Parts: sequence; C-alpha cells; structure tokens
Amino acid sequence: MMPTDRNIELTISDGHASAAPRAAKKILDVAYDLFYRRGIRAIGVDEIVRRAGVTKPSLYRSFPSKDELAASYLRQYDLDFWKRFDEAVDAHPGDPRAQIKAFLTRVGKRTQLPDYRGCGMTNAAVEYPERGHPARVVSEANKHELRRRLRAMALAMGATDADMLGDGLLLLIEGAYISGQLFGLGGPAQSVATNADLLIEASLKK
Amino acid sequence: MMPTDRNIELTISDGHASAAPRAAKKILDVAYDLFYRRGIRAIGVDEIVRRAGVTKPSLYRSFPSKDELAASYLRQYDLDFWKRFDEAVDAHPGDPRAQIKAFLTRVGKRTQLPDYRGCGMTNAAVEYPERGHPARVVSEANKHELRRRLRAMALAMGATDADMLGDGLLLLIEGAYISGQLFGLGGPAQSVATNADLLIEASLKK
DNA sequence: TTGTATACGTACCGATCGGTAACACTGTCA
DNA sequence: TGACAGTGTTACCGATCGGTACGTATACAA
Repeated sequence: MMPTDRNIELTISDGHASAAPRAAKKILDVAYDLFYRRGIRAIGVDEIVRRAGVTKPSLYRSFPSKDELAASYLRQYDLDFWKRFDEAVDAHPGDPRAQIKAFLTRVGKRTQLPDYRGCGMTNAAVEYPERGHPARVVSEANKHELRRRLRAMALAMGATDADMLGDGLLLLIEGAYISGQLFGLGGPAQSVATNADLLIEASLKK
Repeated sequence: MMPTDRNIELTISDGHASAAPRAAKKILDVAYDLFYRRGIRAIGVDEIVRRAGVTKPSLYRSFPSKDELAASYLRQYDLDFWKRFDEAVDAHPGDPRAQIKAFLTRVGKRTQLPDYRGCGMTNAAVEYPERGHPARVVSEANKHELRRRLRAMALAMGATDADMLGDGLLLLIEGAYISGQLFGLGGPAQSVATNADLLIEASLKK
C-alpha cells in the first residue's frame, strides 16, 4: 500500500527527474496512508506534516497545494494499481478470462480485510465531484484506461458484445470496491470473481 | 429529488411526531440538494442557512449537529429511494426478473443525466468511513436492506444460488452508481440493465 | 392588556482550515 | 573557502469551520 522508493520522483513532480527532496517522500508516504484510509477532505495538512515529522513549509516546497498533493497521492496509487493488475495478467499469458479471474479473486480477498477502504481512485472521485479538480483528473484517467483494457480483454475472449462485457466487468469491479467498504466481512464483494465468471460465460459466442 | 412535505417530521427528529418548525423544512430541503450534489463534507452549515434564508440558531434548534442533519438528509433519501424501487416492483407484480429490469433500466437512464451524482447513500459511506457515524449508520442500514431484498428476489426467480445472484446484482447496481458519476454520458452505467439480465439468465436453474 | 411560549435574528466563540514570510542551520560539492 | 540547495524554526495570515449566548419578534390564551 505504500509508495515505492523508485517511483517517488515521477509521482511528486509529474515527470521531471531531478532529485526529490528527502522530506517530500515522507510527506507523500504519510499522505498516501491518511488520504486512503480516512479520506482526502477529512485530513488536514497540519496532521500530515505532524505525522511525517516535518513542517508545513517543507510540504509547500515540494507540493504547490493540498489539491496537488492529493493528485500526487493518486498518481502513486495509479502505479500501485497497475502493478497489481499486471501481476494477474502476467500470471496467465494469452488467457484473458483467467487474467480477469485472477485479478478479481485477489480483489475479492482484499475486500474482506478488516479495514478495507475500497479504491483510492473511486473514493477521490466521490469526494471531488467538480470537473477539473487535480485529484479527479487523475482518477478519471485511471478509470478510462481500466475501461479500455477491460473492453480489449473482453474482445480477446471472443465475447458476443465485447464493449458490453467489458463494461459489465467494470461495473462488478466498482461494485466490489464500494460494497467491500460498506459491508465488510461477508459482504457481496467476496463473490465478485464468481459473478464475473458467470457473466463472462453468458457473454461468449456460442 | 426533493423531500416531500409529509415525510419531514419523520425525517427530522427520527420519529417523534411533534410539529416541525417551519424553518426546519427549508433547511432540510436545501441541505438535501447541496449534500447530494456537492458532498456532505464539502458543504458548511453557513452555506446551508444562507441559501435556506434562515440563520444558524434555527438550524441547531431543529438538528443537534451537522452530522445529525446529514443523517436526516439520508433518512429522507432512504424514503425517496424505496419509493423509486417499489414503483418498479409494483409495475410487475409477481415477476421479480421484470422488476429488476425495470428498476435498473431507470437507474441506467438516471446515470446518463448531465450532472448525475450517484447514490447519496453510497457517497455518504465513502465520505464517512468511521463506524458509528450518524450518516454512515443510515447508509449501512439502507444497503443491508437492499441486499436482503435483492437476495429474496433472486430466490423468487429460481436462481441456482440465490444469494450469489442477489449479491451480483448489488455489485452491478453499486457499480452503476459510481461509474455513472465517474464517466458521465456514454459510460458503463448505461449497460447495467442488460448486463444484469445476462447475469440473471446465466444464474437460473436449467 | 398582560403572561407565556415558541421561533427567529444578531453577534460572537475558539478551533481549524490551507497557505506564507523571514531567517537560521546543515551538508555537499566546487 | 564559498556558494547553494534543502530543511528547520517561528510566527503569522485571512477565511471558514461547527456551534452558542442572548436578546427580540410574534402568536395565542387568560
């Protein structure tokens, strides 16, 4: 769940590769944890710097604003998300149905953890409905890419209507993220992989 | 989307039937609209009273706190939600599959509206992850009841595994709420009814 | 007319919000 | 040695947060 060291420079300043200040990493690590677990709006910058053991000026030297810090958190989340996704994909080369099943089995397991808090991307989009908000922009980009990949995988499976199946899988995934944090242990999210496989079976060309 | 007059007394003070002050209704109406469209944490009590044309003491005479006002908003949302749900149910007596299809067709249409903001219950649960928060309590109760009813309907349909199908439908519904506000027009939520029907077909005893 | 209760408004509270100005200290590298 | 980047310190800003003490207006009953 924590950002990895080698990605910090990319995440903090959106691409330029100068050495990242030391304090910035601690700030982003703490912000990542707090934003994810308790929500972005619920956390003030004072709490972040306090728990990171730094001061506010250090935060504002590395991040232009709290909104941009939130966007940086989500860019890190994006990297972590695709790492998990690609692990499932790479485990079953050439078999998109097995890839989906592997990914969703893992999602289903994660939703059953005691303090599961859903998808950081999804949550951020709920917290910031205004179009163009820095955090929302990152979130929307992640979801559009996920949709594109799911539709491509549905096509590779030979679905009767690939876009329909891809979107159906996306709905199940988002539903798992949300109901995972709403119901906790024993909730509907545990059945996401099975339901997805049922939907896939029903969507293949006969 | 607005609370109805006849429900205000129930909603405001959680059951006791004394006459509700006149200002309380305006406050709840305005809070309903603002909380739903822009989020609970994003709206301050000052903005609510200003747009309601009243003053803060009036708010705090009818509602013990902002958190309780949020809970009142969700109690009203609960009434409105079940009204919509039961309209779809009543339109197809004795035919749970058609009931689900009717409800989801309507949900799918709503998600395509320009400023669709998802489900107020779901959004509130994302905004308030702390267990026991007044708003979250209402939200969780609503979702548990929805799960119960969906599972009962799946059973009435004659599903091979009714709980599995009921939970699958819940995942699709929550996915539609979220992706509706994430993708907007043309997003995956428009296909929720079709995907649900596919899943139902695949889940019936052969 | 007066008493009483209820609803409403003015003005204010301390705390926290995101964000900044100014300056001292430290380590690195030329 | 000197320059410089990064960090720390302290103190502060105006705005807004949720919430309240207290006086006033209005309605109805006696």
